Amino acid sequence: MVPIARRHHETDDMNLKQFAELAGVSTATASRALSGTGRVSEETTTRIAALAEKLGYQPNAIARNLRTQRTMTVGVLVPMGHDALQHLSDPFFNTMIGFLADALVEHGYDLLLSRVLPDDERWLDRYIGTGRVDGLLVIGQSDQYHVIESVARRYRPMVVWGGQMPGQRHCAVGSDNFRGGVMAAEHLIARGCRLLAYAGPRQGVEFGERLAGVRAALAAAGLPDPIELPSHFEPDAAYRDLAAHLGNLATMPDGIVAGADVTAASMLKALAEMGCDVPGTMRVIGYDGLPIAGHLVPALTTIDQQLREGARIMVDLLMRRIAGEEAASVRIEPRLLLRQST
Amino acid sequence: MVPIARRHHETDDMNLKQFAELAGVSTATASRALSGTGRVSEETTTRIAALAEKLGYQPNAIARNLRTQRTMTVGVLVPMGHDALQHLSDPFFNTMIGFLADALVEHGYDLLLSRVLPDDERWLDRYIGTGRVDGLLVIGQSDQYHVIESVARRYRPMVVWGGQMPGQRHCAVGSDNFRGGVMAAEHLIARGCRLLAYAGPRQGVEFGERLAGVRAALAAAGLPDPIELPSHFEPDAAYRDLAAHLGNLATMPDGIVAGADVTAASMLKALAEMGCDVPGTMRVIGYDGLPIAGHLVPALTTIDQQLREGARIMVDLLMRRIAGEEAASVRIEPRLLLRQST
DNA sequence: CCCAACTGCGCAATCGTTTACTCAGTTGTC
DNA sequence: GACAACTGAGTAAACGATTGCGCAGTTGGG
Repeated sequence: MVPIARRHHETDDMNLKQFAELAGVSTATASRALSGTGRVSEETTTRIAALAEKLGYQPNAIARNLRTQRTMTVGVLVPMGHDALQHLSDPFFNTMIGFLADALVEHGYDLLLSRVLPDDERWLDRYIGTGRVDGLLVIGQSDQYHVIESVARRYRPMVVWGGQMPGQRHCAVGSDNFRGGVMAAEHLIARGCRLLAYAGPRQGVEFGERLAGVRAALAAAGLPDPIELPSHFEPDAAYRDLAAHLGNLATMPDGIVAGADVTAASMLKALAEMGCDVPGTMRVIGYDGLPIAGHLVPALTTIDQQLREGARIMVDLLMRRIAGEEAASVRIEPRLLLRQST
Repeated sequence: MVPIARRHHETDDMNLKQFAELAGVSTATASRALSGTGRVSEETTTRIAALAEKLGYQPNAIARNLRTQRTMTVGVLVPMGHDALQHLSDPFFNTMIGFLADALVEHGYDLLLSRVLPDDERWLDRYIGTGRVDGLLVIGQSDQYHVIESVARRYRPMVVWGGQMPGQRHCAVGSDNFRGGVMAAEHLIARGCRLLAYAGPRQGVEFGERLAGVRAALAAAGLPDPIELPSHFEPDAAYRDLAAHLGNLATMPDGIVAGADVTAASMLKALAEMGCDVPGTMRVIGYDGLPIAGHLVPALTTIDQQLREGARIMVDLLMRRIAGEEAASVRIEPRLLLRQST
């Protein structure tokens, strides 16, 4: 039979059979010696290991994956409407992905960033169906809550960054957004603010809860509802939104809760260009606790979601679920990260 | 034979054989119908496609990969000393990875972020040897130049973000760092600066070339060499470095070239806390052109490396190399991105 | 001395696809 | 009417590993 089209490039095209032959043992023994599993004599093991090192032989991962039915790879998805991957440049996702990568690596797993277009109801099924990953980490429920929920019924090894609704089936890790909203508002009130604004995107459960928290804290303090300054997610658009809002306001607030640190950054920029002093005339608090927030001018006070810790928890839960154990959702306590903008 | 350990979780555990049986055809025909390759009648093709949709059957990607010897996956590596993945939270890498993901997705490739510890000379060989990826994108040559160079001799499908040295074997895409340094310095000089400082990390070829460019431009203008303010890469450490430097300076410069936008951000913060007005008393220019730089206060003037474009080029070159064609290095022309900090 | 237990290793099945080759039936051409 | 060309579909051999089971040789206990 004529050889079929082969890999185009190879550093060393040796397979286990050839290697075993060179080593003078069977493929079974070679495999066991290299993986350190099964009964192989000490001597044979070291001899084979040395030969592998010398020849630069490494077992093919794909074949191993097929046989063992494990890929040691975890998929990371960011389901955000049509242009999902565009948003990978968003600092929040970036940061999250970085932290997840750190945590996954510690468990020996790789991280696969894939194309997913939430165009129909079955995008998640299609992604899982190909069997390329051992588990799934989803960053944000976005508007795909019901899809995630329905998949979670049959597919266990999945952990989602996001909120927990009553009766929710899928495993989620996320900060208590309502509580965070309360904390942000309370902080501004304690600083003497009497009229707050909430700036941020409208879509997404998280943002709704944060706003609700702000509202609740204001009500509890006997203060008026917040002015709402809706904005896009994408920084440039958000900046334009916010600058326009600020120009149109009848009465200026004396404190602003931003739905996210990136929104707060856009807000700081718009305020600076209006000549509005922060925190003198206006106090601004963000939400997320991204590392970069500490490097804005003025350094941003923010509600810290403890993303690094959150990523670690997500991965831990996922490992448990991959192992077949149960693992319940975890709610992270938000913390006030006090800096100069308030 | 007792079934061996199987995948723990499966949404639908059907294989081609079972599916074909249900469809009343051979596995060959089913496979061909689903992949749209080979001679299958129009009628059979649509019938099988419909059945697959109905049953939610999808061919196993791992098996396909093994058979076709292609994974449709590209590895992305960031070789940076021991704590490689720690640096994934760095805005530069984040941004780059986001852009690369965008570009790869357009070609139908996935992106694999993996553990690589450049602990010995063979880390790259080991990574390639397992055959999990069709190609490799390396972000930054760092101190692994010779390793990359030696691997490039045998392994073709690899493209590196970084500089081009004379006689270099591996394919690199990167901006002309010397030229960028010249541009940055010339801009500050045109703005009236007479004593410049260069702030940035010491390691890395890129930074050395940028500094050399600054030096050359100053020399050409008959101005003194730049004051050097070395700093760490990591933002918090960089901030401390720079604040300390500024406190110790005998004579203050009137313009600063930062080796990277993140360094410029730290610098802006340190200057703001000294009460130094930018751009009034001190002009600051960054390097990279990260989206976030436009959202600093004041918005950062910077040398734009055109990372989005660069990522697209890297992926294009890689696709060509995967296809077995030749593809030479590309040098990107840096551009001045004029904003408020100068 | 016998039988069981253990050790070290090899045989061959298996994971789930793709695809070269084969083959029967149909059509077209001289 | 013979023969070539084409169509549509099936058979079975890969791809490169892991691993259940079997087997020969050794050890040990009763």
